[in-house]
Amino acid sequence: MFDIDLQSRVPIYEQLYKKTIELIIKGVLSENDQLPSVRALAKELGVNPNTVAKAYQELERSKVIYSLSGRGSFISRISDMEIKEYALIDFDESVREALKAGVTPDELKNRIDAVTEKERSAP
Amino acid sequence: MFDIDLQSRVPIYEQLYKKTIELIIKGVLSENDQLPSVRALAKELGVNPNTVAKAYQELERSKVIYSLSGRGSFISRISDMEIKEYALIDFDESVREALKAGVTPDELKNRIDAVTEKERSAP
Amino acid sequence: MFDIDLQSRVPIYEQLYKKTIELIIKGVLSENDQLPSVRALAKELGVNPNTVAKAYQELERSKVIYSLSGRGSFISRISDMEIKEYALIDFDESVREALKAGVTPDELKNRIDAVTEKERSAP
Amino acid sequence: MFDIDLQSRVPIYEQLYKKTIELIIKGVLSENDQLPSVRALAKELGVNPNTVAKAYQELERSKVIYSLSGRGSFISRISDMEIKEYALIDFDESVREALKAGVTPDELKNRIDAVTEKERSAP
DNA sequence: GTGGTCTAGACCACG
DNA sequence: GTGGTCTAGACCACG
Repeated sequence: MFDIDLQSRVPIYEQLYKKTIELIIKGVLSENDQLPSVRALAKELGVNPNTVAKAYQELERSKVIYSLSGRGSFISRISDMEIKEYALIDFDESVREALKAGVTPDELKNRIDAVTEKERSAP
Repeated sequence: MFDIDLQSRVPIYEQLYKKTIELIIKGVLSENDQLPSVRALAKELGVNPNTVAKAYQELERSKVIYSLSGRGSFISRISDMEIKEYALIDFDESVREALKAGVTPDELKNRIDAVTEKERSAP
Repeated sequence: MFDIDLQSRVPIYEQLYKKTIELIIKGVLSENDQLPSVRALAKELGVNPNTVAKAYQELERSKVIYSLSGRGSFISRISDMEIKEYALIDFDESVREALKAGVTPDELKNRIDAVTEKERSAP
Repeated sequence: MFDIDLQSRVPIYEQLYKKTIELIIKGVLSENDQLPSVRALAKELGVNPNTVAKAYQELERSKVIYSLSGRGSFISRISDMEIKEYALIDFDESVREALKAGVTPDELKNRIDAVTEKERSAP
């Protein structure tokens, strides 16, 4: 479920952070669902417990999860818009870069369709 | 010209790398233009020559610039298509991220129009 | 193991790069074997950690090794063909040079037999 | 005639050195032929006179050329074997590397034919 | 502990 | 003057 890439240059804790949000969006994780414990997940993934703990802390800071002391971590109620905001900040930036590079808005729109198509067939 | 953000978590050499490509895109730097020498740019930016040298080496490896020994570094001939490719790689990635976050392709297209509009008025 | 020649005009980081590939070819280093840490190898060789780091970065860029953040650097899976390719690029170049120098293909072939014979007796 | 590649990482003086020997082998330059003056060649190639001078010095040190003070530089009588020796030292080394990489002598011989063929069609 | 980035500076080959 | 290599060391993020 939380498959991560240890060889990636993206920090593991960041991958876990994004993966969790992705699982919520996909409906795999829902409001009030309990997350695996730090130690359990760390063991399963073969990573340092501190790394998992850091991801959970970041998720809690962003109000994506909440934790009850001694009981564990749970998915918060989170509006879709909040999640989307994150992705869109990066998106806007990449649009700006592409416009600067001389790509036209229409080319970008075609590109969206191409990527959407590709993701649908091989997600 | 090569304004960089020393506070950023993005490595200075990487900022210089991207900045150079951006300057080419904007037409500020053209084919065969000479870049400032490693030492001159380092002094101007207040960073270590090694840091600038690293950026130049990466740019040369990517064929964005070439250097003539003992003479300096110069902008290579880069096709517009190659320049666009640079920008589109980032764009595609951000599209993928947005789709994962549950943003629909149509929302992204609207977003492109919004950003385009904003850039046109305040570039 | 990683014996290098500090007097050589060949940069140390390049010697380390080639040496690593040579150790893989000889079977001394195999897939997933861990390399000594940057600091440990630097100390052992009496060179600066930055120099070793540069060699490792080049090796990683060439996919000869991979690194797991916070854990260290490891030998990638490289096919025998890939290893041979490395050696043959140099070989082709030396053949071209020899042809330019007026050596005939037959002379080169005889030379191969001579070297092979010599290596067999004193490897 | 002395076409060189300014962008190459091979020093210009070394390219000139090799080029001169190549021209002798091809018969373009023969015993007692006069070489262009340092200044003339430097101007023609658009390089620093010091660079040409260095190449000539190296050629003289290797007895490939001789110079008469005030008159210029001339091609020496040089045996083919002397020239070949240079190339063969590199060749032997590359053969050793290839053997270490597990390439068989027969594969190397086939490779020689392939390179010879390619050079013949596009030198 | 591990690699990544950076500084301040030196020395060198090449031109 | 120009870039390439290297040292000696610091600080940092990640794990």
